Amino acid sequence: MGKKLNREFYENGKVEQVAQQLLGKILVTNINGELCAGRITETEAYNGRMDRACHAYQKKTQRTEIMYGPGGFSYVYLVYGIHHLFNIVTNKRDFADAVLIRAIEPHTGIEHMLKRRGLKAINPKLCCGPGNAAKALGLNNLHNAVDLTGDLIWVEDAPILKSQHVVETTRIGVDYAGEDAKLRWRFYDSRSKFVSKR
DNA sequence: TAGGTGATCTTG
DNA sequence: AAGATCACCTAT
Repeated sequence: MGKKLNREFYENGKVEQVAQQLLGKILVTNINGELCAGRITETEAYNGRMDRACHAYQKKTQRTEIMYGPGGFSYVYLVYGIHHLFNIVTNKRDFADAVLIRAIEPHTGIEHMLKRRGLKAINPKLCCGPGNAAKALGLNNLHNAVDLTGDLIWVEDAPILKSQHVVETTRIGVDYAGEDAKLRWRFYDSRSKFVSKR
């Protein structure tokens, strides 16, 4: 079992660097005693100060307030009335950045993930795509603003992914952000089958 | 490629 | 108070 990432990990470095460093790390949830874990294979970075695609872009609201707090907290919200998306707040207080977890490679507690997703057998879609990943891990709006240095949701350290295996490309579903949609702030492990879109 | 679904934010 | 919008997914 790897060491739990501490606040320092989340608060230091640019959000696009932290998003990249999170690849290969192990995301763990322990919801209602159901322990689940998987290796992070795909992330996206969002920056509240200069990125129009970020919900917190130049505005603090009730929803985005958590991103203005310290790093290492969860930001979970509902999109399209259906899907909960799990993000990790990064950077220090007043710097509203976050990393969206878009896919994981299931690893522990697969039976719980299958049940939550209504699937019989493991397949690459089990936790690919941010909506599917959050659902498989049992995350919903109850898990917003959770401290990731606690024992409900956390990330365990693992060796950093070699840069030759990291693909950097544009983010999904942010066309409305104009020029910022061109930022290559989506990162994934080129070797993994568990990635939402190539 | 369309449609489901509801919280959030903006406008009036 | 109402309307538009939305960091998605599944099935036709």
